[in-house]
Amino acid sequence: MSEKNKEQVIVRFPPSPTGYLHIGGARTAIFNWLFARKHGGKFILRIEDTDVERSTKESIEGIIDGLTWLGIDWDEGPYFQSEFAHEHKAAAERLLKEGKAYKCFCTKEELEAKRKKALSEKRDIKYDGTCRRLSPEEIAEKERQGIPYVIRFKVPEREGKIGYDDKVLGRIEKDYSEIEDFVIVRSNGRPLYLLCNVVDDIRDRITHIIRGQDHMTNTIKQILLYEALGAKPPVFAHMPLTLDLQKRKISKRTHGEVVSVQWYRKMGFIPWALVNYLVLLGWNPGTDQEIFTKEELIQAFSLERINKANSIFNYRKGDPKFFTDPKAISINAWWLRHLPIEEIAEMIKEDFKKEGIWDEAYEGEKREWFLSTLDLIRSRFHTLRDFARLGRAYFADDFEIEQKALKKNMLKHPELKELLPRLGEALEKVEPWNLETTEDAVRAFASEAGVKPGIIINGMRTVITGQLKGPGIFDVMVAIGKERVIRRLKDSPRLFEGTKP
RNA sequence: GGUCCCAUCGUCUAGCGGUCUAGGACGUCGGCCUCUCACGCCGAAAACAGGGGUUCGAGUCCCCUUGGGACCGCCA
Repeated sequence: MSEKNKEQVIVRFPPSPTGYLHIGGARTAIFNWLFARKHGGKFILRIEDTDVERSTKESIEGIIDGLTWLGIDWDEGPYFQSEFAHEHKAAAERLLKEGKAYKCFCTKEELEAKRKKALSEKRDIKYDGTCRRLSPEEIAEKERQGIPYVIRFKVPEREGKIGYDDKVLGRIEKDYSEIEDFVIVRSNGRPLYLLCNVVDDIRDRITHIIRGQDHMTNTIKQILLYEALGAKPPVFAHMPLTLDLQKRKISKRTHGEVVSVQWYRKMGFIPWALVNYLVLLGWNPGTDQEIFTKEELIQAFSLERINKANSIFNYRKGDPKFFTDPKAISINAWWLRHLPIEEIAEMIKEDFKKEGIWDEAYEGEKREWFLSTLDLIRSRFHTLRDFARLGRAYFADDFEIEQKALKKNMLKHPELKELLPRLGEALEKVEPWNLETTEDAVRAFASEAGVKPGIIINGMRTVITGQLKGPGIFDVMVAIGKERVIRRLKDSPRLFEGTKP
């Protein structure tokens, strides 16, 4: 910030721990985090666990784990809203004492009936203020009878409108007369989100609230609370929502794992690639740049460039080719082939162990070979998982032979049953084993045998890697090594077994 | 139903009155490269929701219609 005495930026991410971190929540966290980093401010993680019935420990761990994986770091917290219950209660008491709130003895049943009636009469479903007009005597009487009550905020009786300037949406205003006296404390004495949230934000000195547009209608009420509690409201920025192709809010319940951050980890996403994709949903830098390093993104970010319109998470359930939004995959694939190969190696280590193909030597004497092999095969992969699956033949001998490859490159050319083992023998003489010598040997063999090199090469690829596609065959031969190549070639006739010659 | 928000290619978006015969990206299709596939490169199809204004001039400003979304809980 340019001015010295400008207040420090403090933002927060306040998830309620009732499920796993989903990509919409992660996106909110990312925007807040970027804003804090951009302005040298603070990013606070605050777990809003006041809904005791639905909050779980696993969820809290999942959220923390997800953010950590994404590389979203916070400067304070995690704080737990439940630990500040006394402050929330004190605030409610204070409002009550100052006449800015009142006890409401209406029962849930009465209110429900009124709501239904209002709906059928096509009127606004607003609290009618019955208890606001209670006399002190009536209140005392009801209290004496022990009738349970909630505490409602008393919306000031003022003419005109109250409003605020939303950093994304612009000026938002609402008529005082249209705001209902909302509940701030339950009949069991526990304060509600609207109040807790404001009390916490005041205590944490939050300067900017960046959240989803689904909170927009709460904002006016919260500003009223700030005013009643004698605090200056923060700056608000309401980000567009992320919807599915049917324009419904994305949720784990209807969309499954594809909306959970953890799942992307499981599917082999590079954490930063997911951040990169998510930030582009509803924001752009005003230039054509779409791929950002962390530093570039922090530099480029601004609230002003957040979009007003909701964006769609382009995911088709059951699409065989795209297991999530194609753009997310393409960004992941981009990072997969541009990140330093050492970083990729680090990221796939666990998966290699899980797949039983990890070798400690990959961090020792085979490191150079390991890195160059990863580098060789990365360009056609989309996720980190692909290395241990599609790339298995480079690291182990027990790899699958793709049926398609077998049919197209082997069975169609029965002569390969005899040629490939012979080629294997011929290759034994090749020394040294490099790009030139292997190519010379293979081409010479093909021309001697009177077969097009392509047929030999594609057959080799099938036998050596099990796949239809892959890097140039001579690169493959060098990467896999003389001994293994020859063994696989000699062993190839078995692939013809059970088929007609 | 009420209140509020929103509206450019299939999707993410650029566009802040003339430079828009509307640009980029993903995806799709075609081509080059080539031992295959990918990468890379080249190219194509693909959008201003509709109608009124304002203006010399509107994707850009205003209004209406339509469409979509959010909220309307003693959930957060």
